Amino acid sequence: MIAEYIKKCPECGGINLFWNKEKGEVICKDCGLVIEDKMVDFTQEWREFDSDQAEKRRRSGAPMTYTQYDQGLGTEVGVKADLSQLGAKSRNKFFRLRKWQYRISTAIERNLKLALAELKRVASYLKLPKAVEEESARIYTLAVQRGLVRGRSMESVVAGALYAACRRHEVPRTLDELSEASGIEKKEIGRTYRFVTRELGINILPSNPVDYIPRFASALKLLPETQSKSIEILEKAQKAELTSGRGPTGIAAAALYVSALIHGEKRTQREVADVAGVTEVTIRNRYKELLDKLNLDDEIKKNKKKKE
DNA sequence: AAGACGAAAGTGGTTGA
DNA sequence: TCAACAACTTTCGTCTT
Repeated sequence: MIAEYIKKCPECGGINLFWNKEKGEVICKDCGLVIEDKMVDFTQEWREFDSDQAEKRRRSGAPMTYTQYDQGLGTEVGVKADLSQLGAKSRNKFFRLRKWQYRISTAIERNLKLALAELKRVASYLKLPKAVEEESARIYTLAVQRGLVRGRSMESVVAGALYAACRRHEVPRTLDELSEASGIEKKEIGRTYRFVTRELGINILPSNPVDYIPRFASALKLLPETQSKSIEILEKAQKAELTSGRGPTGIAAAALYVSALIHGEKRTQREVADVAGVTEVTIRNRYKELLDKLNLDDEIKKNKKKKE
C-alpha cells in the first residue's frame, strides 16, 4: 500500500503526486521523481508470447531480476550424466554439446554483463524508474538470446530497449534524450527500437502527448494550473482528432504553449520548442490548429482583459 | 532587437502497387 | 522494390511588439 503520509514530493515540494496502482509507483508530476516504486505488485511484470515462454517465465519462489546478467540463475549442460552408459560416439557428442553450450552461454553472459552496466548508466542518467530499467533489461536479455544484437552495436540495442520500456511504462523520453544519454544517433536508436520490438513481438501503444506534459512543464517551470490546463486542452484536441498522425511531442509542446499564454505565464516558442525537442515551426502549426478547432482565442482574450 | 509568422525546399520514414 | 506521400525540419524573409 502507498504510504499515506507521503503528500509532498521530497525533491521539489510539489503536491501533484500521481499514484499508479498498476505499476506500483508514485510519481511526482512536477519533476518526474519516482517517490515510491517498491510497492507490492500483484500483476505480471512479464509477458508470455507462447506457451514455451509461459513455461519458462511463470515461476514462484525467489524473485528473479533481469538486471543481473544471469538473472541469479544459470544453467549448464548436464554435468551429472552417467558417461559410462554412453557409447564413444554419443560421449563425444555430449562433450561437444557441453563445450558449445559453455561457449555460447559465456558469450551471452559477457555481453549481458557489459550491456547491463551500460543500461544502468543510461537509465540513471535519465533518472528512469526502477521498473523501466528492469523492463528494458528484460527486453535486452531476450534480444541477446535471440541473436538480435549481432550486426548491431550493443549500445544501440540497449538504447532501443530503454526507449521501448519507457514507452510501455508511459514515461516516454524522446529519441533525442535517449540519443544524448547514450551517445547513439537518433535514427540508429529508432531503427533498432523498431527492429527489436518487431522481432520480439512487443507491441507498443502510440505514445500519448499527455505523458510528456509533466516533464516539459517542470522544465519550463510552469505553474501546476497551467499544466492541468494543457492536459485539458490535449483532451479536447484528441476528441477533435487533432492528435492522430502527429508527433506527440509537437502537440504536447503546443498545448503547453497555449495554456501558458492563457495563464499569462508567457514562454517563447523557442523555449518551449527546445524542451520538447521540436522546432518553432511545428509548434506554430499545432498551435494554429488548436486555435482554429478549439476556439481558444476567447480564453486568451479573456485573460488579457483580466490583466488590464 | 527579439519574437512571431509563414513560405519553400529538404529529410527520413511509411505505405501501397 | 520503387514511387508517392505525410509529417517534420531548416532556412530565410517579413511583420509585430
